[in-house]
Amino acid sequence: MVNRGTQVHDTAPVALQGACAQCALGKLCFPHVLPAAFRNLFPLVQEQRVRLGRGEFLFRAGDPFKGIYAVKAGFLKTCMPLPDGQSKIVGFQAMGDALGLDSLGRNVQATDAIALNGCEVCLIPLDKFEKLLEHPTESVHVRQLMARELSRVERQAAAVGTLSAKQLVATFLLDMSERWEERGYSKSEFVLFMSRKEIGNYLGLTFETVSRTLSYFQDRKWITVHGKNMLIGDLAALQSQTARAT
Amino acid sequence: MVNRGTQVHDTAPVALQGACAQCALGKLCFPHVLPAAFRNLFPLVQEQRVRLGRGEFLFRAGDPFKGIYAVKAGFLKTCMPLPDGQSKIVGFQAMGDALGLDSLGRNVQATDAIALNGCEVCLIPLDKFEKLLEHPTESVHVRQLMARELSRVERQAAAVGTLSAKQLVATFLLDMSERWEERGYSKSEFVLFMSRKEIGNYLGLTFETVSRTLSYFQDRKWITVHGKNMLIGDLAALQSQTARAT
DNA sequence: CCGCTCCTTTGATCTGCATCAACACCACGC
DNA sequence: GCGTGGTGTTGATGCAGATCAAAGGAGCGG
Repeated sequence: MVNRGTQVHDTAPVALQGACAQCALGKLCFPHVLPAAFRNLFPLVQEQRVRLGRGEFLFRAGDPFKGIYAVKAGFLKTCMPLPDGQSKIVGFQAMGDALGLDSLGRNVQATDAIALNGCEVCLIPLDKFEKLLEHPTESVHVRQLMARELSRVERQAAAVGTLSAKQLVATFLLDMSERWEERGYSKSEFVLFMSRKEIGNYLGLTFETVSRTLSYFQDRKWITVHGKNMLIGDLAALQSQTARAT
Repeated sequence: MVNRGTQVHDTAPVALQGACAQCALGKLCFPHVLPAAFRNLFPLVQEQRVRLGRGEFLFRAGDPFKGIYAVKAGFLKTCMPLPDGQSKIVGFQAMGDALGLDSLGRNVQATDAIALNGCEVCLIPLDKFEKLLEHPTESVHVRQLMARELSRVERQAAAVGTLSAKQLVATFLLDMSERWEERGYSKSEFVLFMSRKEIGNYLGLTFETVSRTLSYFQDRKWITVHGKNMLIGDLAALQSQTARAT
């Protein structure tokens, strides 16, 4: 939407009141989660702020469902525990993303949510959220949100089951690129906020394969990686890797 | 194979009116989709009935979103088209399941929906569905439904990315078993309403591997398969295959 | 009934990725 | 500074499952 990181620190719109009005995120908060109307109705939700350090749990699968969380700063991952004690990452959340939608209307969390680095999260308690949902517009908005997340996960499931390692990694990079762009940053230069191991877990690959594939892309000058710093040099080439080779 | 097939043909509860009252499914209709209250409010939704033959499309990805569908009889699959023209099955729907939840609030369908055999589906048009959602109870119910579907797909995505062929097929069989049981049929003797190819596509395996794995299970007397007829002889053994071997 | 096509099974071979292994790098505390 | 543990890269090897191949069965239209 915007290519200027500065916008993130613009002052909030006048309509905002209470804690939200002070929030540096301003109207960028919950871009996909809540329309402006919400923040007028419940200006104080952000009083329930949570700070997490790297590796800390926001909640665990099986925990009582307390409400919907909005990521204010930092990054998290949501993990689905598997029968054998392993656990698989089903999504990464960044600023403006919501957590807990998959547990709405149930009383326990379906996944773990773990901070990838220092991060800050706002809780919208269940009772306030439900009040919000009495307003038809907001209710529709939340359903849209869930539907979008549902088809995102469907797409992810489809990809993991069928694509090759190169296709998966290329798709992943393009996805990250898009998400940074949505938040007003460069789509060709950004930091991967997760480790190779986590990327591998998410894509159903080992970290060695992820590393090798990144090297492969780098060898062809399509990207430049230094640790977690990513520079995409040839977006089109990556896109071409997305489709199955003939 | 039918535990209590008769239940399916029980008369509908007195509360039901209109077209729904005549419906053979009775209270089994939409067990997971709509509470009884709904059928009192909109007794006529079933007038929008659709009949499909094997292989026919109920809708296609990109079609305008017309409403939520309920499966009255028969089986369908929902497929996610992939960039390379292939398409991947993301779910199977049987009697009482809903279709279209992943497109709620958006104006186009996210997936294809295709009949696996002759089947009958009821359309709940969008405007009626939205009226329904004005009632808080129903609104909550629909969110629950979406949340459940969301975590089902998350679990599926997690499984496909990590489990071995044996684990995947075992999990799949247990899943089918459970779904038949939910509908009042035997959990140990049922019909696989999809082909090996479709199972493979769903699980991210080739049909040869699916076939081999079924033979493998049959060799150890855990199951007996004749074509699509499935008899589970040792549920516990299958369950043990679900976990990663040590 | 035949002929056709699609589905299924089973065998043989191939290959992409996992696995095992060694080492470099960086960040951390001491 | 030096160790130590987590993280990343790269190489060598092995295996699960894909691919190729062949043949029997089931369903269906004519």
